[in-house]
Amino acid sequence: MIKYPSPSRLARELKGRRIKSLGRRGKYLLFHLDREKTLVLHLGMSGNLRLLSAGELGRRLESRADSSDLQGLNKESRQKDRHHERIRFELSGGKILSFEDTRTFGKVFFYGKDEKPRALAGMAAMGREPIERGFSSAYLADRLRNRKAAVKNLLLDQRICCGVGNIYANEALHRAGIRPDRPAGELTRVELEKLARALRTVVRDGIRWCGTTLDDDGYKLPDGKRGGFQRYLRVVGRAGKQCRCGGVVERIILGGRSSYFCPQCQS
DNA sequence: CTTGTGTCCTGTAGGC
DNA sequence: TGCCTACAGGACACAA
Repeated sequence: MIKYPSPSRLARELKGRRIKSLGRRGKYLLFHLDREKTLVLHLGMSGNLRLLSAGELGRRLESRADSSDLQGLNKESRQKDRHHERIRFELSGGKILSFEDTRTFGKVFFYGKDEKPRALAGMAAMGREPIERGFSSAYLADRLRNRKAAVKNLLLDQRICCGVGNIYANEALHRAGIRPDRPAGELTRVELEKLARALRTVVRDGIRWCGTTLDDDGYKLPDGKRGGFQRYLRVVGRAGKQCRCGGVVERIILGGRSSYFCPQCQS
């Protein structure tokens, strides 16, 4: 998961450094350190950050020992409480910042002021944030003009609008009343206006409610609490159920990803 | 340049 | 019980 530099050099570089501030760019988490260095984490599909006290870490080790006593008896319950810790950052005051990630699609980078690792080309090429000023229907129109791909696939392209993933793309399209499979270049000015507004709303609310926790082993806050945006999902994970308009939510595959929409209120 | 597909990796759920 | 397939919060490389 450590893309740059090598794990041993990263460990050496981080030792004794101070975290001065935190930031975010799209789905990349930025730890601004002293001496103009930056640590970048990307959680991928299944990544989680946990902030643990030394005591919590100890208790966690005990429960791990307990579960391994089960040996072959109950494979399921042994796997359920695996933490999949991949990287452990030891902070001052005995706190632990643990990077857990079952599927290991998460990524870590570290670089200095005038350094631009190749591995971070993806971050450098990112488009605008839906919640930054300058993200408008005109911007979207410019990026989607003449594109024939399904609009939802282009919303997932971080070069066009960053920080939006499968959940928020589906939800924004529903709020905008646009089918996910519409060719992006065909959207009218009015639809682009609705879409820009819906993206802003969904990203803002997603942040306000601290993210989306779909199930127990999904995304969690660093203290282990669940996010809150799942309460406001209107189509994601609701195939076959009623839309608020009375229609029935459908699920289709676009670009290999599940896409949810209501054929009655999205066109 | 654009578009669609396969891939990385681990785990769960459901059908037979 | 095992074995199979499909699917899961992302983002690349690659071929056409």
